[in-house]
Amino acid sequence: MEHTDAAPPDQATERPMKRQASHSSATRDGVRPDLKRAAAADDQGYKTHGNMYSDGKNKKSRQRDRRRADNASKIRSGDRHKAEQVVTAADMTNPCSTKTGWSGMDYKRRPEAKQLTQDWLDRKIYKIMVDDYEFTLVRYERSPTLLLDRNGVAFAFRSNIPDWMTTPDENGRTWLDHFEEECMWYIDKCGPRKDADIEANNRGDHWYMVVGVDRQNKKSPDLTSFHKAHRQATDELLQKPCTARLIKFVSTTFETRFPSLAQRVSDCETKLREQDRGEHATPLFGKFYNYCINGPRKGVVDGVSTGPHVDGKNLALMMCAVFVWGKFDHTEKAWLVLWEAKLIIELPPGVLMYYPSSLFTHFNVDPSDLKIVTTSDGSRPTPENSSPLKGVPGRGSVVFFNQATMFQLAEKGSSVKDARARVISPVA
DNA sequence: ACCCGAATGATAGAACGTCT
DNA sequence: AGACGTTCTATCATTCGGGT
Repeated sequence: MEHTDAAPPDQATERPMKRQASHSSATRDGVRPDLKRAAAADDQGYKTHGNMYSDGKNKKSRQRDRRRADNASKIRSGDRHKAEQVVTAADMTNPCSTKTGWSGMDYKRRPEAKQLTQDWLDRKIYKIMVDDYEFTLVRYERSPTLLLDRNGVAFAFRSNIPDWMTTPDENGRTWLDHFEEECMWYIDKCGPRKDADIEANNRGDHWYMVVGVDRQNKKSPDLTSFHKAHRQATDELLQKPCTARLIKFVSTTFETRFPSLAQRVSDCETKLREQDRGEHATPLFGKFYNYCINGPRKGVVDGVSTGPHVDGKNLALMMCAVFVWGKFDHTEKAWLVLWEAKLIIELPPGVLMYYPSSLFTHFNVDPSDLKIVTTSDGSRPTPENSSPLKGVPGRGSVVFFNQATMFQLAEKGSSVKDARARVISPVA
């Protein structure tokens, strides 16, 4: 219930810090919240970027921490990386969540689902959105973008592309090139997915996987079966420099832009530890429990382009983060639609997009479809010239997300089922 | 002809959300 | 509170493809 509050995501989850700063040094007034958070994170044993270096406690590491904190506060105040703000049709006071508020409303229950999927398959949807529904196009203009709902509530964020991703090294190759290689290495190492697994993915027919911890229909959190089946490859992937750097970047950006949502993840870990569930309490991907690579399938799907869907199992008032990699014409291909917000968002490789994926029907769409559909000779899109099954060649993505069941367990202390049983039978 | 492991298929079960 | 549908996991039997 408490999560269905008609409040901005950043406030809806705001709750008193469980742990009062117990050390006298931390009780001073005027301590920046970000520093307090860092201290709390340290107390909880997180492997934050900060304490990796501050273990040594030398002067340099302190300077590094301070610079990082200064940078974060400047970003927050708008002195650096100021975000352009876009007001949209979204309404966060009335989000498409389930009644309990934990997760998102299933795609199949959404009124337009059937027609939408059909129009997407027919490649008519772009024209419909632009011409009939007056969707807003959000082009990439090299600055960060903050998306506000109709009430001014921030509900999504698109980063700019940081220089370190695109600066060529001595061989003329960039971080983005190397990251792509790491993803392709992993896809190759794990091998092709079974047809049944591809079939089961309602997002598209590209290669995908989910690693990390979940509790879907399990009593206790555990690694996903894919993670267990490809443990070594996954361990190796997480050691790779570009993947490791992205995980840090995604998490620190999340903490900077959505501090109280990041805090809710930290609280989740703390509570799971208090419940003696320490084994899988720590998110393996910074502030995210799950990580997913979407990529091509050799000879079958050339690149990733997802059809209309909702990630309903994810925590409703939480962000998932999509990172786009690969090489394709991002001005014409694979823009991201947030249906209920009436947005079509350009996502070049290197940007990071945060949004609540359980609340918004989302999918990729090609602005170039406009040309196909409006050809004067009356030619129709055909499977030959426009099969969505082939996807967008050269495009891949990586998704960070948090599933509702982990937070149910942490915040209620048990599964929803057990919690109900306890409330209803106080007699015994 | 025989054996073994991998892939595939069938079935049961758990958890959650929804409806009555 | 109970029935039902959906989604995902676990388990076991069967089939398939090599290899000896």
